[in-house]
Amino acid sequence: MYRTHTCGELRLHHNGTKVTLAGWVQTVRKFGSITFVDLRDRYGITQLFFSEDLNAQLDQTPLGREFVLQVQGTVIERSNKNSNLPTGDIEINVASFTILNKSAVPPFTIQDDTDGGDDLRMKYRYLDLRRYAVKRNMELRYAVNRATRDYLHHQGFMDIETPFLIKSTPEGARDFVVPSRMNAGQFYALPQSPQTFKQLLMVSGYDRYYQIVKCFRDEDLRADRQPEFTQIDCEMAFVEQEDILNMFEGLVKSIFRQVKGIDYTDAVERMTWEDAMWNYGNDKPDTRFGMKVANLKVPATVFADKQASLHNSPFAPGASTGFGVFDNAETVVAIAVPGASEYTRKQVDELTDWVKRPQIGMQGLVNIKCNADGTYKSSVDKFFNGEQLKAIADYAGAQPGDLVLILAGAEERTRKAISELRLELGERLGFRKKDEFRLLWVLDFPLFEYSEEDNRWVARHHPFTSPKPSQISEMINNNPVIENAAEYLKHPYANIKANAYDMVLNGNEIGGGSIRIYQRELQEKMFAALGMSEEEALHKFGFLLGAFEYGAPPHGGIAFGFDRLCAILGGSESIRDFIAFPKNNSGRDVMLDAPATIDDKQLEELSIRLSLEK
RNA sequence: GGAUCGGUAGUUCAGUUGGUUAGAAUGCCGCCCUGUCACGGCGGAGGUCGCGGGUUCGAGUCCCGUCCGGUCCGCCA
Repeated sequence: MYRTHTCGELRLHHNGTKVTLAGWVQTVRKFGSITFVDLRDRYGITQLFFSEDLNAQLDQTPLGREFVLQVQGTVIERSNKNSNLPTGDIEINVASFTILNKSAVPPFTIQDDTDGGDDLRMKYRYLDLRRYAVKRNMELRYAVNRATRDYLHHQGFMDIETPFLIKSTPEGARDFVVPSRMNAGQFYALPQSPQTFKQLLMVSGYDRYYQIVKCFRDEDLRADRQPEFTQIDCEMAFVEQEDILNMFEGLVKSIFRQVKGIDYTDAVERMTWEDAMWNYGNDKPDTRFGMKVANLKVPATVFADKQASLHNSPFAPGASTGFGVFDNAETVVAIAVPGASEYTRKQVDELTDWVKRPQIGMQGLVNIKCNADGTYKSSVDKFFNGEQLKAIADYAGAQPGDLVLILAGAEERTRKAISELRLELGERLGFRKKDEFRLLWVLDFPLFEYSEEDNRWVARHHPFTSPKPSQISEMINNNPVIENAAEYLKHPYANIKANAYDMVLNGNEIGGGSIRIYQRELQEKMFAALGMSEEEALHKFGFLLGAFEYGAPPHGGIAFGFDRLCAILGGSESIRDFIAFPKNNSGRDVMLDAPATIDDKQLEELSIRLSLEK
């Protein structure tokens, strides 16, 4: 027997017990003829005491960091206890020991505050995973997995595996493809999600399906995006949007309770997409803090339902302010930063530079300082008197002591910029607390977006999403073809809202789904709107259209980004910390050094000739 | 496809205006140490300054290119 106990479980009440432990040498502390060793395994650290008697043997077979060591000995009470360790009241008085395996000197220290950089840790990920800091993340991931399965199982969901080797469809992200040896010149694609399979399962009558499943997208990466990632993929039949929202806020609340011990009793806030964009400039707003966007000026072509509210703006639509930057801009938006009126020139200049960075792309930043004494000081004093500044500040909801920041420019870019600025200041002011969790449903997304690049409609969510029931006839009765880009905002399709919903947690999209189309006629209309000919639609999705002929039930579902959810619950920005063997920014596995070339024989078997120059 | 930051000892980093033999901490090796737990003390080894080219009397430092890594924009139905 290699061990009788783990390195995490022995306590004072084991005093006197003869034990055998096995683990890795964390540190060796030698004091002349006695030696202390911290022995580590997955469960904890136990101190070993090597008395004078073992001195000669230790000199002959010295212990190094990360040696795999087995010891026999007796649990004894420590004379100097260590309150930092759960096992700190005891130590093992070692009687004999065996080195099960030696170790090279590790390239970085196996400690929570390791000295190793990211790159090195990824190269030696098997060592990095020994660190408790990483192990805790793996444990959290497993806890989320278990909580998910518990909840869905109790709700009658069935885990059904779907294939990984499927067919490429150009709609959506780029596919990873796999050549077929037996079918020369043909390729499988790896699924971007099991979308069509779960819909077919609904047709088959498995009315509550789920899967915690790998998905693959061949797109550029980010700290929160990996080429292979895991989704909690769910689908239900005989449901409306309301049923889905209730079922899956239940899931997330259940995960909160089971994993974090948080009772999220509040109703999950719901917000339309239009409200989210109007008030936060963002379709996944962080609702942990306010600083809502004030819309001073907005073009007449967008936010149809909001235009009336612009009459309250100090900038009446069409009127001139005398300040060219505002008059010439499509959109002028502002936020009031609480307590920031004391910002120095340097701090304001720094914020100006921040919005001028290419990633934000603004020309400048206008500010109004709302002094505590009720006066106003602005970077555009030349163009506005005190009364006008007060009107703007009031419209932005500013209090004395606040700083109003104003951006002006093209609608889309400016709205995105004010959103980024809001998040950045929220971060700097400490409003985005890692241990505070705010859930939000964003509803009523547009069904279509116009793609100038392809001069056609594209599905904002995916082509299986149904429109709001009241708008189905509007969709079926209109010709989707658009002649030129300028017309698209006026086309009836621009106003069709999807029966779709995103779940947002602290400003991160953690899940998204929709009620699906289940009638063939509507699905065909959707494909046509996306520029697919009938033949093309049949070739790509004939199996789905066929299935809809045989009694497809009304259905809908949702998919959660499992890695991202774990990262947020773990208080991290990066999902890599929550994946055992992640890929780097370039999609490489630096440990395996993958991807890699394959040899000519393999290429020949696959009937593939490379066009690369060597 | 683009922006930006970084690459110097095993590791994490410093290195001023271009100027003597490129430093610190930690790790590693050796000696000492009977209660440490970030043990301590003394000593030692350890460098193609990512790579290539250029400017210069002289380059870790300046310029050009390139490779690698981080973050972001585009992209991600």
